Amino acid sequence: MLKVYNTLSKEKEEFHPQIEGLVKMYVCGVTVYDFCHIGHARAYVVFDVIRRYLRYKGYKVTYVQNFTDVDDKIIKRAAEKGILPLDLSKAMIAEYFTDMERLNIALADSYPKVSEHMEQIISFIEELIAKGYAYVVKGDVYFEVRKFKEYGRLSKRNIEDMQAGVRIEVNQDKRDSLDFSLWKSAKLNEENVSWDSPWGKGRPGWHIECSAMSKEYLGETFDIHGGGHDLIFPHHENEIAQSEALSRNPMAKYWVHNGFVKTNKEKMSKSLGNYFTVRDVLKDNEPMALRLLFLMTHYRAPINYSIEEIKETKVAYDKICKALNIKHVAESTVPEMKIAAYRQQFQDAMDDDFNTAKAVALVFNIVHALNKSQDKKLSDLLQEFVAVLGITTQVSEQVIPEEVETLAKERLEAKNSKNWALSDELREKINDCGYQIEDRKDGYTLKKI
RNA sequence: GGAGACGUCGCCAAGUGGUAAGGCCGUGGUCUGCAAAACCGCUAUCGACAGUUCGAAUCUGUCCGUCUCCUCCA
Repeated sequence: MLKVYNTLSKEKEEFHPQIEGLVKMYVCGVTVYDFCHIGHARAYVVFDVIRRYLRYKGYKVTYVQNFTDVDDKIIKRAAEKGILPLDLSKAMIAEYFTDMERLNIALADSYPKVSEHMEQIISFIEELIAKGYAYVVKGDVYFEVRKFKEYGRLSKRNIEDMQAGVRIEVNQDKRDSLDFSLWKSAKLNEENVSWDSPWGKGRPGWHIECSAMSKEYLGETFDIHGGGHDLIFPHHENEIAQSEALSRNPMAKYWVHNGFVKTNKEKMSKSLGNYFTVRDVLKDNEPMALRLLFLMTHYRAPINYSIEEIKETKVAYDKICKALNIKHVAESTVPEMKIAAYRQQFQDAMDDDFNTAKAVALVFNIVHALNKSQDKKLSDLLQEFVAVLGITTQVSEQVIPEEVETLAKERLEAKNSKNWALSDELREKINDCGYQIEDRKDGYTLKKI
């Protein structure tokens, strides 16, 4: 029985999708004004694994992830670069896909963008106004938080507490400082990112896009709504307010939030400037090492990222690959019972709120058993689990430079003629080239250090 | 100030009542011409204190330490 931790109840709940056999999930995507950092990468790896596991369990999964391509920061960054905001976001979306593909994150079923859903967003806002949940002031539209009685249910805070801690500048136009924007009127120099609306030219506030687009693609109620921990408040709280004010139905059954990636024990974020981009990290690290690094920690716990950490994980990753590269000479002797037991353990781990850390531990147990037995069934099983975790094992671009290959061949000759001195000398040279040679019965293997 | 999370081997990290998974590192050995890889071993009583219990890393309380949200943020 799969159990999922629901932020809404703060408990692990048995997972039952609305429609038997079909899981509808919506994951908040990135605001595309810059390259993704590894905090983003973690979020999408997490939800990618959740999706893969649900499929493994036999569910059909509809996965929707948006792109926020209309936003203050995009406008600002584009202005700095002297390009159009939508050109910037378009370029960054392409970069997003480049990064995620390297991490083996499967494509979503759809990637709705704000700029392409103005109609839905505008009519959503109109309905909110009609029902008395929103009001218009000078071309801006605000959601009136106090009208939605359940406000604060997700983030577990009450309106009065929030009032006390308000530090944001008071906006005179709002009826209440907690009210948030549904529609922002166009300011000077924003012609390029403005759309016509009943309230004049402008653009949507941040939260409304997810309410409007999730409804469009998944309906009023869907199963899993995911995102980073930092989205719980205000983003998801506000989404709930908007969506449920209209539909009077739960927006999502399960609210799932992943923990942060930190550096030096601080949250990694664009505003703090303490982040590593996916690109930079993958420049000299194996993508699957990063993926494995994420999966070795439970998705809700924070991860403190460091260079040392990923280097260590690379060693662990290589271990998995090596085990899978074993040539199976022996007949399989592992009983089906044993295989079934492993499979059960794997599912028990994943059923427990997607405990990938536990699942990965099992993977290493199998690696160990496989190294000992060289059993085909174990190899297949390992392959099966690794696929659910989305870890690919064909090592990327293992092109051995010709000179290294030549040195290795010379060394093999020296070795065969028992010229140990020359053999060791050549091994040194190979090391200097950044490769390591491992002897095998039938020759050798070369590995990039 | 309000809300919440965490503190497990040198490092990373599972485990939420029955006696400590896994990875990295280190280390002894087997194998090897020597290495590497692999294999066989070794390495923790769970932040502190008090309590509940036959029994606690796991529950309660206090304290110490770290972090997050309350503002854009995966």
